[in-house]
Amino acid sequence: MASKRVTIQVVARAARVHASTVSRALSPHARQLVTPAVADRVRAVAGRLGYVPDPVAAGLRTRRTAMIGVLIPDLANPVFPPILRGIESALGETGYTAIIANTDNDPDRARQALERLAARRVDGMILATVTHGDPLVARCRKLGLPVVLVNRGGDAAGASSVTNDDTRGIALAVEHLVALGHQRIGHVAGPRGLSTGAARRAGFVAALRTHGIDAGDALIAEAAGDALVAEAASYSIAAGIPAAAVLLDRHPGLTAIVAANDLLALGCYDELARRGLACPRDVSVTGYNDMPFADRFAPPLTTVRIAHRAMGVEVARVLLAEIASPRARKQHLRLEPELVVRGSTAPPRVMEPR
Amino acid sequence: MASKRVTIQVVARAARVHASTVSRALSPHARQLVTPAVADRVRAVAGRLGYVPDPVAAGLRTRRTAMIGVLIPDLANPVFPPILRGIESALGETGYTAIIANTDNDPDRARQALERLAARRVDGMILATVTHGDPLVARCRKLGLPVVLVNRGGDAAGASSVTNDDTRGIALAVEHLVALGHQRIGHVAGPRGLSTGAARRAGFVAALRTHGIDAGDALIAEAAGDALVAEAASYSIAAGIPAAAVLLDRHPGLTAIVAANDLLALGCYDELARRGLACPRDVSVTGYNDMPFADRFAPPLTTVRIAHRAMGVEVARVLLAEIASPRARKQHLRLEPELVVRGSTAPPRVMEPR
DNA sequence: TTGTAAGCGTTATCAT
DNA sequence: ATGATAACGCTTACAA
Repeated sequence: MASKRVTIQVVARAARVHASTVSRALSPHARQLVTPAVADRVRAVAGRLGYVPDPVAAGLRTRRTAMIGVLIPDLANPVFPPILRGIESALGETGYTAIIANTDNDPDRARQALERLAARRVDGMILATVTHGDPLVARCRKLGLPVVLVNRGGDAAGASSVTNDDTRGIALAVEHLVALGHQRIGHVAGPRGLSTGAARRAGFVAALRTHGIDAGDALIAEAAGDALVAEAASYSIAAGIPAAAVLLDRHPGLTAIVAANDLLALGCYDELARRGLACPRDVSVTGYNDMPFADRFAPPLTTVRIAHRAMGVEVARVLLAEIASPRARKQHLRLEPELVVRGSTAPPRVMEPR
Repeated sequence: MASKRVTIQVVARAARVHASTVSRALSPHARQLVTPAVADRVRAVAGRLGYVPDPVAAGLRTRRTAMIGVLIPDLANPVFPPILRGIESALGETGYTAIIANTDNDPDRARQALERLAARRVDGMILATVTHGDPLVARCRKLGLPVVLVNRGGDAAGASSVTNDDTRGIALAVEHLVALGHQRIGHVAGPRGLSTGAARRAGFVAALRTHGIDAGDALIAEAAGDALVAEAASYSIAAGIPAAAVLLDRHPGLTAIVAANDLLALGCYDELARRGLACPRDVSVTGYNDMPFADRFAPPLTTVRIAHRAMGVEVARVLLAEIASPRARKQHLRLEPELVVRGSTAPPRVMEPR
């Protein structure tokens, strides 16, 4: 009862042509090589029989699988799902399928995942995990695997990338705070090893300078680095807490903190609460990403919104373009971020005489 | 310079054996068919040459791809990432790879994704999307594709499932509220078409009865159904708002709402706020899922925690078992939920004389 | 225990 | 324009 599998051979027999003709008739690429009448007949027969092309067999022959590997550092970080949806949506239209792998921020797992995906012959890779000097990009190149970076830019070397304009985004946050009247502003930076961490940090310093505030390094606390954090160096709430603590210890007069991402901002919330400080009354806090539910936090988080979905769409497009013409010049798309003002920022408290 | 691809043939020549021997030596399954000495030699050579098996070729031959398809209704719902991580973690150990597809709660997209994955010859499917009477399960069976349901149980027909004990979970929430002194408790139910919606609704009624409270249907408002909601029937904040509104309109004396999931609870928050009612002072609210960041909401959400990651691990195990022995009896794992008390529940406000 | 050979379903190259 | 044929890399009866 289990009906025989409908292969190209079966269709060929039913349509009274040779298998190769069926292949041609069904391939958008080679359809022009076949008489329209025959092509139509074949396609009709294929449809009637319910023929479904076998990507595995085709892949073996062509070395192309129509699969794209996607490396995500942490699926639980709400930033990534929208990116993935963008990717899927852009890929879906073209018949490509995304294979998503979580790396849990672990370079070994990332490496391993990459090898697995490469073994499965993905046609290209999208990396959302890249750290500074990451070997993954080099590995992809060595494997001859087209690769595009998203969200984090890496060293911009060798691979195209789709990111947001971190400098601009941080500038938006700083401008907002300055406009509110803040002068003593600190920064909880992301890991130096991540392009976003480095870029936002630099953007922060530059923005302060623009406004005539010279922070020096003193007003920056890293969320990573042995000196400050026992946790793994990462964009996480846990890493944000001690960083905020350092900042507040060093600078009791601080009235605002620009966090390098939303999770770090939540860490700031926690540390402020621990010290009995109210946000935004005592200290304003800004985040970065505008992750889902950021508007639900207490207080709702003022943050910099990234067009996550658009980033996903673009990265997929760039990758597909690169697969189509591997020799093309590398592109570096940079999307404009946008400030979203909510409840975590307010004018600084009037300075009390001590 | 591009080094020749290392195939099984290359290894065979280098090891001075036949390709089939290499295949056997490298296959954990058939290694015993080959002399240990030869096996070791082959493995050594393979390692030295950097041989990487080609799953595409193997898949063509064996009709197994070591890939598992996973259908997720909405990746942006924070409930699913932990499930996925559980799945990946359990699969990873066994060499299987998960292919995740988002369906955006769209049956057509789900159907389409399933066909695509089936065409790619996945060895099995995990469905987190199943609705009541869903054709997907039947389709899998017809395709001869092992399938296991997770999170939502479907009709329990035909497919194994890994879910949480909805009845118990809702009972926990109700018990908690009753213990606080609540008597007039409403329920914002999930879509009837989803097993969780139906089960939690039934659980709610049963729990009330246990405590001697007879709700009748009157105290239940659905988050779906034409009568109440203009939005798509779904577990979403938007769907929760009008449902809460109905409940509050009908029963001004209500002191607590049990929402069928956390997003619906957020919808309740919104509607309460709109009416100038404070949570939990005026109305207590409970959620379901304990999604990430539920502790960050204002107020922090009292909810029923599901072991999401464990569900992922289990569903993967069950599926692998089913792939190994397709004739085995269907299993229905039900994990114990746990109540997490936070700030959205409190004793009911003392009744004011009117 | 190992070698032989066929075949998984497709596509690319060649010949007609 | 279509047909024949080989090959992609691997596994598995079957033979030796």
